[in-house]
Amino acid sequence: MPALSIVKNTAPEDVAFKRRPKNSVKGQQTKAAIVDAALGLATHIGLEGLSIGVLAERMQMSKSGVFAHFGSREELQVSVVREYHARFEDEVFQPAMQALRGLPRLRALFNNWMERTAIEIDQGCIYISGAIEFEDREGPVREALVTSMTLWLTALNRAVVQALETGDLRPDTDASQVTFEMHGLILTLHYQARFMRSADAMTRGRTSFEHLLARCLP
Amino acid sequence: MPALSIVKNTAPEDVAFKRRPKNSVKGQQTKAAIVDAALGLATHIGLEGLSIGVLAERMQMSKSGVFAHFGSREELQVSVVREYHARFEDEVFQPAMQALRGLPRLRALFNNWMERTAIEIDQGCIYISGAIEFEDREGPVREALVTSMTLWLTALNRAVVQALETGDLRPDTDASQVTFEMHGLILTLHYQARFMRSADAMTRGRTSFEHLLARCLP
DNA sequence: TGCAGAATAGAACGAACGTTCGTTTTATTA
DNA sequence: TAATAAAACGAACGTTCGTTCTATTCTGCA
Repeated sequence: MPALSIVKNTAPEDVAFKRRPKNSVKGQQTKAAIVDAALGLATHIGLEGLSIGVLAERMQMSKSGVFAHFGSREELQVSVVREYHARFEDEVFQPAMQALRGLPRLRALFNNWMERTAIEIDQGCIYISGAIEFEDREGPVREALVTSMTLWLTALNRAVVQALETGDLRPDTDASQVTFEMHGLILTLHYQARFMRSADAMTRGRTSFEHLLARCLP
Repeated sequence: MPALSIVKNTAPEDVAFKRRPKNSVKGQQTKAAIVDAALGLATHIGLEGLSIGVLAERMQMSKSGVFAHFGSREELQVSVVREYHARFEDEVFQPAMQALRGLPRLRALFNNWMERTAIEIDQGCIYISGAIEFEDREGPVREALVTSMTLWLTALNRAVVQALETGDLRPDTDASQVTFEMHGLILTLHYQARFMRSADAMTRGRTSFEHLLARCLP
C-alpha cells in the first residue's frame, strides 16, 4: 500500500438508499473516462466550475448518463480530487522514493514537484485552486482536499526529517519550517508563472530552493 | 498622487452607447455602498461567486437597481478590484512610507502585509482568489488584477532596492529574488492559515522573513 | 412650484444549472 | 439464446443567473 494512499477511487458507498451503478466492467471504464475528462476540465476551470452539462457534451453522453455514475455533483468533485491525488502520487511521490534517503530523496521530491507545477502552468493545479474554492465551504470535497494535502505535506516533512537524521542537513534544522518554505516556493512559482505569466519564475523557484538548502547544510 | 494609484473608481467611461448613471451625489453614495457590500461578499465567495441577485438582497434593493450602476457584472467586478486596491494602498502601502527608507520601511511594508493577511484569514484575499479565478480567463477583470498586483510588487521591490542602496542589505543582494520570496511567504501563510487552518502559520511566516533578511544582511 | 433627469422598481427573457423520472438500449450471465 | 441487470437516454422540473425592457419614484435646480 503506497504511503500517500487514501482510499480507492470506486468506493462502494451505497449512501442513503440512492440507486448507485453496480460497477460492471463497462461501467467502470466509462466512469474512469468521465473522471479523466472531468479532471482535464477542472484543472482549467476549477472544481466549482465543473458542470455536468459541459462534461456530458465533451463525453458525447447525455447529462443523466454522466450524472448516474456519481449520484451528485459533489461525488463527482470528490472523485476528481481522488484521481488527482493518485496521479500526484504516481508522478511526484513514488519516483522520488527510488532516490537515497536523505538529501538526494528530498531533492528528488522537490524537483518532481517543480516539474509537475511546470506542467500545471498550462493546466492549473487543483490542490491550489481547490484550496481557494473550498477555504470556507465545508463538506466532503473540502475534506478530500485537506486529507490529500495533509498526506503530501506529511510525506514531504518526513523526507526533511530523514535528511537531518542522515546528517545531510544540520541537526538543529527546523523540519516543519523547511517544509513550510518549500510549499511557499511552489505556491509563488505557480502564482507568478500562471497568473502573472512571468518567464523567470522557474529559475527563481530553483534559486530559492538552493538558498533554503544552503541555510541548512552542515 | 499616491504611488500605487491606478485610476479613480468612478470612471466616466460611457462605453458603446450604454445608458450609464449620471453620477449624482445620491448615485455615487449608493454605488459606493454597493461596491462596499460587493467587496464584503467577494472576499468570502470570490469575484466569480459574486451574484447581482444576492448583492441586491443584501442591499435591500432590486436586481435591476443594483445592475444599473454598473451596466454589466464585469464592470461590478472591476469596481470591486479597484476598491480593494485602494484599501490595500491605504492600509498596507501608505502607512509604511512613514518609516525610514531602507530596512525600516521594508520591514514596515512586510509587517503591514502580514497584518492585512492575518485579517484576511477570516475574510479571504481577492488578490489571491482572483488570481486563481482569472488565471486563464481574459478580459478587464484579469487586467485590473494583474495591474494592481504588478504595481504592488513593483513598489515592494523598490523598497528592497532602496534597502541595499542605503547599505542595510548586502550590495550583491538579488532584489527581485527577495521580492519573489516575500510574496511566497504571504501565499503560504494564507494557504496554511486559511485553508489548512493551521495555528502556527503566522509564526512560521515571521520566522521565514527573518531567515530571508539574515541571508541578505551585510 | 414645476419640471427634467436621474435613480430605482418590477416584470420578463433565454440560458444554464443539478436533479428526477420512466423508458430504451446495451452488456453480462444462466 | 433467453433472462436479467446495468448503463444510457431524453424530457422535464424548479432555480438561479445576467440582462433588457418599461414604468414609477425621487431629487435637485430654475
